[in-house]
Order: sequence, then C-alpha cells, then structure tokens
Amino acid sequence: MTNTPTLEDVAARAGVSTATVSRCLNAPEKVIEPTRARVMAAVEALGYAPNFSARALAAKRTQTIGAVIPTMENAIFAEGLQAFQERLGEAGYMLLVASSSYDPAREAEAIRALVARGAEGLLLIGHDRDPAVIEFLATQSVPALVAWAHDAARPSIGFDNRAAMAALAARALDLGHRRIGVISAPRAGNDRARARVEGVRAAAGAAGLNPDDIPVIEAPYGIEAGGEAFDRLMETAAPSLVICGNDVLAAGALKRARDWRLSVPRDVSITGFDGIELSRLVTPALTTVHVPHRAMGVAAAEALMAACAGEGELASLCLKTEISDGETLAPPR
Amino acid sequence: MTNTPTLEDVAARAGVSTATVSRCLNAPEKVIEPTRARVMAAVEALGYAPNFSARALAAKRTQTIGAVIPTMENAIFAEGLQAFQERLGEAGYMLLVASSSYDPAREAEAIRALVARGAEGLLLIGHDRDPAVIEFLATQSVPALVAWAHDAARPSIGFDNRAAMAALAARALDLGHRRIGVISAPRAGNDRARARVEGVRAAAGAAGLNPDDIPVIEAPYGIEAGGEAFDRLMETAAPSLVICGNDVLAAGALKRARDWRLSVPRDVSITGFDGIELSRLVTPALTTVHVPHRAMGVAAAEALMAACAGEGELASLCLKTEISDGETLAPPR
DNA sequence: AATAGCAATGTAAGCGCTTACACAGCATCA
DNA sequence: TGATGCTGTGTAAGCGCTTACATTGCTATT
Repeated sequence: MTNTPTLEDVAARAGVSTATVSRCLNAPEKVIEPTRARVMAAVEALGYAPNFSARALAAKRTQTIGAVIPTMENAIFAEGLQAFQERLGEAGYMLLVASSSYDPAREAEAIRALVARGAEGLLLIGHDRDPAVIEFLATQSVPALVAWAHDAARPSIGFDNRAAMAALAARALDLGHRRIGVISAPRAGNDRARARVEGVRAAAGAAGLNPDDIPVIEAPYGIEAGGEAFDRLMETAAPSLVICGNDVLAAGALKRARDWRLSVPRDVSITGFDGIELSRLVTPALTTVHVPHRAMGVAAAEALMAACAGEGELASLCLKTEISDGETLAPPR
Repeated sequence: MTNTPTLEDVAARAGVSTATVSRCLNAPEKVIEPTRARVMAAVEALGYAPNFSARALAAKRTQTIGAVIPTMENAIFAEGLQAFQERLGEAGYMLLVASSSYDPAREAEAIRALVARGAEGLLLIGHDRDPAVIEFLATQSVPALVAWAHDAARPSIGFDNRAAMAALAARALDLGHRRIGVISAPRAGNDRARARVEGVRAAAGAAGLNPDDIPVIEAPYGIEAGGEAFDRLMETAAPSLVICGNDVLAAGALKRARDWRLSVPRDVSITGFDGIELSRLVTPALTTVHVPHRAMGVAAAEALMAACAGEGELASLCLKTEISDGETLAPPR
C-alpha cells in the first residue's frame, strides 16, 4: 500500500513550494509557464489527486450540493434529478444524493450527513418536515430548496399539486363521471399527496358532489400496491373513474383492471400524475398530468448555485403543468 | 450568518477539552456519565454538527463508498443501487453516487472526484474502462468492484450476460424462429451489451444458423430509440423474433409493433433483458431475463465494506439469472 | 541612477478534527 | 503505607490543503 502522494510530494519533486503547486491547480494563470510545466509533470508522474477533505477544510468551499429524495427506485424523481445533476456538473458542482425511503427520521439523518459532508446547499422534496431540521439548516446557514412542490412562502421550485390535480379531476367530471375513487400515496408526511387529494375534492365540490363521499385508498409506492388498492376500491365503491396520485399507482391499477376483465376506459377510467415515461408505455397510455421534470431540475440547480454563491436569496417558482392526453379517460358508460 | 459551531465551542461551553468532546461523539463509553451529559447538552444547545472534512482529514476514514452508474434516469440500475445503498446505510456507511451518461471520460472524472472526496471503495458498472483509470485506483489503493457483469479474473459481482442471453435465445430458437433480429444498446465501451449480442450469436450458431446473418441494430437507451430501431429492423429484415438488449428497448419495440399493427407474439416475438418492473407492466408482459438486482446490490455492498475494512481481497461472484416468462415469445407463424 | 511597481514565488498560519501520550486522582494490594 | 494499576481528562501534534503576507528580482519611470 503506497502512500497517496500529497501536495508536498509534488512540490518536492518539482522543486517548488507547496503554494506554487496549489496555485498551479487552482489558478494556473498565476504561475509562469516553465514552472507550471514542471509541476504538472510531477503531478502526472506521481498520480497525484488532491485530497478533497483537506481542500474543503482549508478553503471552506466544497462545490457540492446535496439532494435527499424519497427513493431512487422510483422513476418519479429520476428524470428531474438527472437534469439537476447535469446542470450542476456543467458548472463544476458535484451532487451528493441520499434517499430517505419516505421516512422523516432517515431524511433528517441524511440531511445532517450531507451538511456535515460539506454540502453548501440542499435540494429537498416536499415541505413536510420537522421544524428542528429547518432550524438546523438555518443555524448552519445552508440554503435549502424544496422541489416537486410549490409554496410562495417557502423557497420551492415546483408546481401547484392541488391545482394540477383539480384541473384533471375537473376534466373528468366534465365528461360526466359521478362515482369517483382515489388511490393516493400515503398522505402522512407527504404534502404533495395531500394536495393532490385536496385537488380532487375541490373539483368534486365545484361540480356539486360531496367531497366527503369520495373514497380515498392509500397505497405505498409500487405497482403491486396500486393493484391492491384498485381491488379494494372496486369491491367497495365500484367507481367509474379511478384517480391515482401518481403514474406508478395508476399503472398498477390499470394492470389490475385487466385482471378484473374491465376494459379501460370503457368500463372504468383511470388517471395518473407525473407524466413519467411509464405513462406512455402502458396500454392504453395513461391520461395523466405532465410535470416539467427537466425544467424543474435545471431551475433548481441554478437557484441553488446562485444562493451558494451568495447571489441573493432563494425564491419560489411555480412551473406550469398540463394534462397529458392518453387513452384511459372517457365518459362513463 | 452565524458561524457554525466547532468542537472547541462545544468544549468551552461544557467546560471540558476538545478531546473529551470528540470522545463523547466517537467513543461515549470512554467518558463518564455526568461529563457526557454536560457535553451532550452543549452539543444540543449549539446545534453542533461535526465537520466531516476535518474528521476525514484527521482520522483518515470516511465511511463512504462511491458508485458511478451510467445513468440515473433509467430504472435498470435503480433497484440494485437502492439495495446497495440500504445495505451500506445499515452498516453506517454512506453512498456517494455519480453518473457518467455512458461517457468514459465522464466516468473517469467521476471516479477521480469520488476518490478525492474520500470514497474508500468504488462500485463500477461493467469492465470496459481505460487502463489509466484502473491504475489510478491501484496507486490510490481504492478497492473497486464491478457489478452487472461477471469476470472471474477481475473483482465483479454480477451475472454471465453472454450465457443468460444465449439461454433466452436458445429457448426462442427451440420454438422454431429462424429470422432473428437484435436491437442492442451501443456496444462501444459496453461489455455487457457486447456479451449479450454474443450470446445471441452463440445460440444461433449452435442451432445451425449463421451468426453473421443476424442483423444487429444499435439504439441508445430510451423507449423512443427502441421504437426507431424496431422500424429499421422491420423495414429491412422483417424478423419473426426481435431480441432486445434490455427491457427499455424491448418496451419501445413493443410499443412500435402496435403502431405497425403487428400482434405480439402472434406476428412477431419480442424479448427483453433485465427483468425490471417495466417488463411486467407493458402489455403483453415481456418475456425477459430476470436479474437478481437486490441480491447483487447487497452482495456488492458487503464485499466492498469487507475490502475497505481490510478483511481480505475483493472476489468475484456470479449470480444466477433466469428466464422470466411473459407473453411476448411464441412460435413463429 | 534611483525609485516605484509589478510579477513570480516562498513562508507559515491556520481550517476543525482525532489520538498518542501525559497526567492526576483514586482504589487495590502487599 | 507505599507501590501499582486503573480510569477519566487534558495537551498538543499533526492530517493535507489554501492563502495572506513577505520576499525577491525584474522592468518602467523620472
């Protein structure tokens, strides 16, 4: 086990001081050509790689931004996160990702871990969060931006989950649906899930239905869970329209509808939310709400980098969503 | 902007030395109860969070493992990576993820970045890699483990891509298919894609076909690309069986088959590879090769942690795959 | 020719933590 | 009672970098 070469090793080999080597690496224009060549040769020869921890400690900058997402397993965050990462990468920032498995305690732990690791800014999903965590971030003065949700009062880049879902529900109600069922992700600790259900309720109310009559089944993420929720809904309420809180649940419901030998959308309509690739792959393609994942990721990256550079505060941005027409929504029989 | 509290601040407030505070945090049993309580109270009161960089620098341990995957956007790596991360988390390790967008230069850059950030071990995908990178890892003595592929000679935990695909192709050939087309991910720099195509060729040869007659269309990841490749294949070769290098491409081909008004598997059979959730969601469900993603992730995590702890060298492990029966493979008409 | 001004480099003081070693206080044992 | 061993803490030396400031040797300017 050879000892990893340090700045000092490089300096010794190039016959210069450590300061010069450091400058060669961080501000090459401050070092005259022949010296630089000598240093670079030494760097190459030794296979030197700067120690990030030491650099971070000395310079107090890490060029790192962290993100805590509920899960990696689910395509819902993948596209936006990829765009977020690409934008950060272009600007020389690095992304640290952690996942919380939808568990607030784990999220808090991940946030602490990322901050301790030098994350200068944080991307978080949704607003539901222990105030202690918010306070921690404040005392550490780490800018945190929430994505996939919108709230004018708190820094966030996302969309209006409630309004978007209400628009979709209104469209369905216009077609004449009156028996509606909802399959939602667990609402505890998930403001987006709550807002979406609220959106359905609001639209129903506006259409003259009693929002409290609408059955809501909660199902954890996953195709299978969506299918089981569909079973329960059909057994009890037999709605003509099943509104799902996300595309994954909708895909599960759609699959299960086939098992019930129900034709979609003739016998039952099913809608999703998120507009991930999956929604266009299932047969029939899902009618869903298209979310601007990439735009959100890019905007979040730029906002966070600006905040880290001290260029002003984090603001809120509400992006537009639109109904993505598929083939799973039609008038009731 | 309050200055983040340091160990020294905590020590001052608790009326002890910094060493004692450090011990409280890292080896509580070495500190007597009343002292510890005082220290912990100070930690709490100040909202102290240890500085990871300083700790890493002083202790020369980071409890961090890095992973470089081709893309986050694609479900193919998500499940295995999630399992990898969960296993690491249980053992108190943290995961740093970077993505390379299937670009060797970016992968090399990401590897350097992760090592500089203190990754004690690395999870990499596939064996194709610039020798300079391998050498870099060796000089830094960072154990690197390859996943999603297998090679007895180099540390890897995965499966035999060639044999797995050959088994699937053999099954199809047994059904009587003779006009075969392949849609593969780009093979340059991707040993897994190459091995899978080789598998098809080997099976074809064994069945008395000329492997060189089998058309292979390369398509980048993505549903759309899979569809376009399907177009080209049908226009030129009109095979009775389309073997796809992964489920995403297969899903794209399946979708496009519908546009061609071809019934699958009556008019054309289509197979995938990977066995991700998507394969069971599309209609009809894909016949594919099921890969033990979670087992692979867990095994990789354990192997890397053992190597980091100095408990022996990294070994290779070849996991079993199996054909996952769907409804897209049937005898030719 | 003396002076200022600048560019290239060196010197050395930390950044916040861990940990080997030193030390003090106390119980234990001959 | 004095030597012996613990145990709980403190002291201080780094870990590998960055960077303010000092130094040196030039070229311009007067």
